[in-house]
Amino acid sequence: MIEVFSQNINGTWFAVACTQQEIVGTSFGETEPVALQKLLDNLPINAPFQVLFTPSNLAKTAFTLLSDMFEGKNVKPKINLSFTHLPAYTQRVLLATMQIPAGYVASYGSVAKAIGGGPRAVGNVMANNCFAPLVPCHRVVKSDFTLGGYGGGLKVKIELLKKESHGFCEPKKISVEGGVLEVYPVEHVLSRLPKFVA
DNA sequence: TGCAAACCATAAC
DNA sequence: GTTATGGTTTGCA
Repeated sequence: MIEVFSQNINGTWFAVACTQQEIVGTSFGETEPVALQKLLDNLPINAPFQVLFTPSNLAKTAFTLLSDMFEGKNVKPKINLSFTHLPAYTQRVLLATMQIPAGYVASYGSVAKAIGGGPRAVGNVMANNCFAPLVPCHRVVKSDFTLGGYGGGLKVKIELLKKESHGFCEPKKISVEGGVLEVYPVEHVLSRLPKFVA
């Protein structure tokens, strides 16, 4: 049985779905219904679940991680995420994306080159990311350093990237399963933002 | 710049 | 099986 929890942290609603051992999905949104809806949409079909009000220990851990991520802290999620019900390629994309450090971004194309497949396939995985923002899909942008899209809204993507800015200058190569992932300082993206400032 | 075509894994039929 | 769908990329006018 999958247990579902929701919680408001500093004005943002987060939702977590988990079993006793592992996280099955996470999401966030401006309102509780939005966060829950996005979470449930990505749950395995026909999976039985129940909505509970008192977070389990695992859920508490997840909420802490989620809010830390959301504040731009460089946390490496040491937590059991359940990928096994996902297609193999999807798992590879998610794993590679988790290797992108805070303060850096990678392009859809560079992720694709590192693990195989094509840029659009990577975009597809991002669009259906069931672990936002634990899997930092906001750190994946277009090859020209413009934003691309974001499930949680572009405004949020910008905010997250700004919070993660650490003033790095040099690109970096990160070895991931099957290849090398090139990442770039998030500044490259932020410097092209003026047209988006609200 | 802007547009069209190629790209690639999934999900939906 | 087949088709439709993207959070893309690249080439070319």
